[in-house]
Amino acid sequence: MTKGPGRTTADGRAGTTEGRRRSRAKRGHGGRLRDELIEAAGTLLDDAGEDGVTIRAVAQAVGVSTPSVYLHFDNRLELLHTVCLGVWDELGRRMLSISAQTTDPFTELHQRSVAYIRFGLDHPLRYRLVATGPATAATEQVADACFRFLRETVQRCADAGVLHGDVTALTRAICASLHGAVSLLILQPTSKWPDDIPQYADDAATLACQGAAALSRAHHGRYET
Amino acid sequence: MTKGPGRTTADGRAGTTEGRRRSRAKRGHGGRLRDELIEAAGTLLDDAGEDGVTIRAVAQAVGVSTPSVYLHFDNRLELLHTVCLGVWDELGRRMLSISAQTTDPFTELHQRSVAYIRFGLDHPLRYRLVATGPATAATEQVADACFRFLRETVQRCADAGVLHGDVTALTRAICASLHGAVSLLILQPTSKWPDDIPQYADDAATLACQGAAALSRAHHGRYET
DNA sequence: ACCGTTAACTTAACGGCGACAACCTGAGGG
DNA sequence: CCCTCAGGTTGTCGCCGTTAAGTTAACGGT
Repeated sequence: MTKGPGRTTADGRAGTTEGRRRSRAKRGHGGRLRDELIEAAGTLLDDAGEDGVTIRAVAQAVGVSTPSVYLHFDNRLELLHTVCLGVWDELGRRMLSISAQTTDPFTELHQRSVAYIRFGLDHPLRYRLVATGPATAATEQVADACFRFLRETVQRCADAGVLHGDVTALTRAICASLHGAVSLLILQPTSKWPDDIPQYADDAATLACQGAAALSRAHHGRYET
Repeated sequence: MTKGPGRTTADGRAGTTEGRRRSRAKRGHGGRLRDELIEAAGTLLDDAGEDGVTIRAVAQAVGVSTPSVYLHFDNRLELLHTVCLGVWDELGRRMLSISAQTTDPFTELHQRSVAYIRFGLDHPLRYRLVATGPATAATEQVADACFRFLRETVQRCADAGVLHGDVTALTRAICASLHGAVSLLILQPTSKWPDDIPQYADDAATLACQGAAALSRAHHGRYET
C-alpha cells in the first residue's frame, strides 16, 4: 500500500476546480490575461492575505496554467506590486486635489499628511506590501512619488518662510513620522486600533508638521541669525 | 528510463557538508542545542539575510538533522524571533541607564527617543523582523515593553506639566514617529541612508518630542482652560 | 547487573511553493 | 491551404516548512 515516492503528478489543470474556462485571447490582445491576473490577484489578496496570493492560486482563479503568469510578470513579487500600484495612484490624486483647494502651504502640508495616513489605513495590505516589503523598482517609484509630493509642499512652506533649513532632510523626517503612524497600526490587528481613526490621523499629522516646524526653528537658530 | 516521480531521496544528512559533528547532549542538558541553534541562526541571519535562515540551513550549521529544530522551537518564526529578542534586551538596558543619568523628564524623553532610533538602525535586520513582520507573542511582548518605557517617561512629563492630555495617545503618536524614523531607513539599502546618522536620529527624535509637545498644547487648548 | 523509562535525537516522507525549458495549438496573413 | 508565431500548456526541478514514526543512550530504581 505504501506507494513509495508520492509526488502529486502535476499542478491543478487549468480550470479544474474553479474559475470559468477562459477563451484564448485574440492575436493582438495578449495583455488581456495580464489585466485578469492583476484583478484576480487583487481579490485573492483581500480574501486570503498576502500568503494566499500564490502564482498557482492566481493562475487557477483566472483559469489558466501556472507558467502563463510568467508571460506577463517576471516573478511573484512583481505581480503583487503591480496590484498595489493601482491603488497608490489614488493617493496621488488625493494629494493633487488637496493643493487645488488650499492656499496656505502649511495647511496644505497638514492636509496632505492626513491624506497619506488615511490612505495607508484604508489599504493596509497594499500599503504594507510596497512600503515595508523588499524593495523593487515599483516600490522605489512609489516611494519617490510620495516623497516628491511632500517635498514640494515643504518647499512651498520654506518659500513662505514658515519652515527653514534643509528641505530634503525636513521632508524625510516628516515622511518617516507619517509612515510610522501608518505602519504602527497596520502591522497589528484592527481590533487593537484606536477607536477614533480620523482623530488618530489628525494627531499624527499634527505631530509631524508641528514637529517639523519646531525642528526647523532649532536648525534656524543653530545655523543662521 | 524516465524514473517517474523525482524526489531527491532525502535532506542532507546531519553534518554531511559542514559543521563539526555534534556530540549528543547529556540527559538534563537538552537546552544546549537550543542555544546553539539560536547562535547559528543569528550568524546565518547576518550573513545571508532573513531568507537565508531556513530550518535546514540552521540545522546543518550546528550539525544536526532538520526536524531536531522542532524539538526546541514550534516553527521557523519563533526561532527567528528568539534570535531577535536577545538583542532587544539591549534596548531596555539603554533606556534604564538613560533615566539614571537624567533628571529633566523632557530631556529623558528625547534621549530615550534617540536611543530607540539608534538601536533600530544598529540592528536593522532584527528590528525589521520583530517590528514589521507578522505579529507573534514575542513581538507583542517586545512592543509592549518599548511602549511602557516611553509611556513611563511621557507620564513623568505630564506630571511635570510639560505635556498634557491623554498620555497613552501621546505615547502612541511618539512611538509611531520613532518607529517610522527607523523603518523608513532600514527598508532601503544602507547606500541610500543619510550621511550623518546621529544627526538624523537626533532630528527625528526632536520632531517626535517637539511634535508631541505641540500636539499636547493643541489638545490642552481644545479641552481645558 | 539488568531493565524500563524517557530525553535527545534520526530517517523518511508529505504537500506545497516559485521557477524554468520545452513542447503544443490555433488564429491570421500570404 | 499552409505557415508562422503569439499565446498558451506539460512536465519537472529543487527548494521549503512541517510531521510521523523510529532509534539510541543516559539515568533511576531494584
